[in-house]
Parts: sequence; C-alpha cells; structure tokens
Amino acid sequence: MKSVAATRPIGFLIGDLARLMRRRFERRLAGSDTGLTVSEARTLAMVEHYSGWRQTALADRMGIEPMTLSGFLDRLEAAGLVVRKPDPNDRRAKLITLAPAATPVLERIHEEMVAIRLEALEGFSEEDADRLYALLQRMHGNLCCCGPEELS
Amino acid sequence: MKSVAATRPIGFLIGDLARLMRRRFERRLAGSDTGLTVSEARTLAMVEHYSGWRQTALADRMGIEPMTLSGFLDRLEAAGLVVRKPDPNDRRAKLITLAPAATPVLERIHEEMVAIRLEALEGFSEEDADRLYALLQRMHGNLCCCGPEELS
DNA sequence: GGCAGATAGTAAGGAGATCTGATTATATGG
DNA sequence: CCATATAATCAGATCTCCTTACTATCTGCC
Repeated sequence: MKSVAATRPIGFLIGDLARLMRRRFERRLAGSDTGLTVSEARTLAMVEHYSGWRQTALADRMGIEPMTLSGFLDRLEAAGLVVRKPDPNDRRAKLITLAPAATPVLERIHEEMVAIRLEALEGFSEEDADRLYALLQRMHGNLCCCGPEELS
Repeated sequence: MKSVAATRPIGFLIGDLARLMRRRFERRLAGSDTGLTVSEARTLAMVEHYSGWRQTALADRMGIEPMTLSGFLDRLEAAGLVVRKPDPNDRRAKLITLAPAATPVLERIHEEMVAIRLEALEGFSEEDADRLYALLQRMHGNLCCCGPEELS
C-alpha cells in the first residue's frame, strides 16, 4: 500500500476529478436553461430524494453546514423549486419539499448527470463501474464521520 | 451500467469525497505551521515534480487556467518557496523551480498526504487500493481532455 | 408553572478556488 | 518587418463553503 501513493496523491486525484466533473456539469447546466449552479442542482436532487426532511437533517446528509444549505434553499425557494413548510411538531423546524415546478428541472438535471456519468465511465464494464462505486463508497465511509476534529 | 447511477450520482460522490479530503487536508495544513492553503500545497508539490517547467505547461498539467496558477505562485514566491526565473530561450516565459526553503515544507506536506491516504484507504487491501487507483485514473483519462468545449 | 440549556434556522461576513476578458511583452512565420 | 500567436499578468467576478452570533422554540427538571 505504497506503490500508488508515489504516483499521485489520492487526494489530489480525487480533487482533479471533482474539478473536471464540476466543470462539465456547470457547462451543461448553463446549456440547459435551468439557471442553477451545481450546488443548487445537488440540493434540489437531495430534496427530491429526502422529501419532507428538515434542514438540519438534510445538511447533515449532504455533509455541509446548515448555514450553507440555507443559502442554497433560499435561492431554490426564490426560484419556486422548493417549499419550506413549518414542521407541525416543532415550530422552529421547517420541512423541505419539492414545488411542482421542480419536476421538469429535475428531469434536465438527471439527464445531465447521466450524460456525465457516460463520459466519465466510458469504456468501463458494468463490473468495473460497480467495483469503482463500491470502493468509493467505502472510502466515503472511512472519511464521512469521525473526522479529525480533535485537531482544533 | 445503470444500477449504480440510481444510488447516488458518481459526480456527487466524487464531489463529496473531494470536500471531505480537502477539509482534512486544510485542518492538517493549519495544524502544521506551513501557512499554506490546499491549492498552494498542491502547486508546491507539482513544482517539485515538474521542476523547471514554465507556467503554461504547469497549469496545463494541473488542469487549471494559467491565471489561476499565477495567483498561487505569487503567494508561494512571496513565501520564499518557489522561484520564477526567466527562460533564457523565451523572455516571455518563466521557469518555476523550488527555493531551498521549500524542502522542509514539502516534507510536512508529504507527511500529511500520507496520513490522509491512510485514513481514506483504511481497511483497503493493497489490491483494492491499486484497483481503485487504476479505475480513477481511467476516469481521469476519460475526462481530462476532449472536454465539452463545443457547448459554448 | 417556569427557568436552564439544547436545538432549528438564519443574518452577516469572509476566505478560498477558479474562471473570463483585457493588457503587455515577446516570439515567429511569411 | 509586420501580423498573428503565445506567456504571463491585471482586474473583476462567481461559486462554494465556513465561522460567529442571534432569535425563536423546545425539553427536562425543580
């Protein structure tokens, strides 16, 4: 477990890939007329998947701070794509759901995501893709919690 | 090649991983007294590897715009970690090399990179790590050039 | 019931990475 | 020797994300 590290650090490789994919996704979103940024699109897709969750839970699931999510939701709500409704059980909390106008936008987003996936995994067998995916998720599991918070 | 896409888009997974690793690397760099940001550290590591290259070539290799690199080099040069010397064959160009002061800083950077790699790949066999690395690099090859520049 | 402390959301502000477009100096081909 | 291309940089913008502090509300305990 050292041969690989010498070639190019895994963190930089992942960072490069993220930059490349983000760039493509940005251009595609600009090409569609969604008017969304990458993170807004991601947020919308998360709201679709976790409809009715409160913001804190959603932010946690997304791995970002509640305040960061709040900004994205502000813009999505202003665009009429999501709705914040008060939690009947807790007046502090708001439950996030999709607005009807989100449907066609999400369709475009899904199309673009599929396209990028095809580009990124071109030439991959289904097994390769599955293996890659499994390895990435293991890595995510290693990193997502229990972070180095004792550093501060 | 569709089962995986339904779970979580590969682009967002890569983006999440990049965010997680960047965060850890940031904290570690702050913990060391390098005073560098993640991108500056990456730039320094690239200069180490591609010593004597001109900025355009370096930016190209790093997958960023020359102007972006220029900013990082400004700060690294101000910190006395790299040197810009004029290319004797082309007075427009500058060749980037390490300054002597970079040596201990690079050592710290390498240590932190190794630590992050260990965290990220904890529990991975060497074969898994190699496989992951190979798959990621294939993906990088698919994306790094021939991008969707016809979109604009 | 009523307060102490936790929790949900947000306002304010900032840092970092990255881009685009314009500018200057230099090189190079015809 | 000029037209065009290239190397680096200036100016300015966007996007993502964070920290800190504040308000409203909830919950457990006396």
